[in-house]
Amino acid sequence: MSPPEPPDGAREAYVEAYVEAVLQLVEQIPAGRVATYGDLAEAVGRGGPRQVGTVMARYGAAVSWWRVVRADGQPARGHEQRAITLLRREGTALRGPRVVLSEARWRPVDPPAVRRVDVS
DNA sequence: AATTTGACGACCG
DNA sequence: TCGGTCGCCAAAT
Repeated sequence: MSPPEPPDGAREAYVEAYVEAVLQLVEQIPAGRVATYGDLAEAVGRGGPRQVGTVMARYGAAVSWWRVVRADGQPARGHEQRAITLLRREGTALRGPRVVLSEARWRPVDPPAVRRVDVS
């Protein structure tokens, strides 16, 4: 018989949570600033830059996707023109077709985090 | 179970 | 600075 509804659905929720985490971070990037795929991956703490890229490819349209760029400052592959138009509109520091990360890079705020207090 | 596939990244010549 | 190459990581074939 077909399995009723095993913990399989749990993985779905897991993936969904990941997508949410990524999109939430993107929404926090201020206009005029950007974050790299790698930065976001690190902030989420799970998966890598490519996972973030996959999320953006599928759900990015719902957020300010142009504020997520590659480690070298270039916008998402296949969306260079649109991204650059939007970035310029926001006054993001550009040098040719790429964002000047030294000026525009934005880092997610430190996790509320379990800060290990001094051991005194 | 092996291989391919990405809105990626670090390295090297 | 520009390309090519290899490594990554999870999902889809």
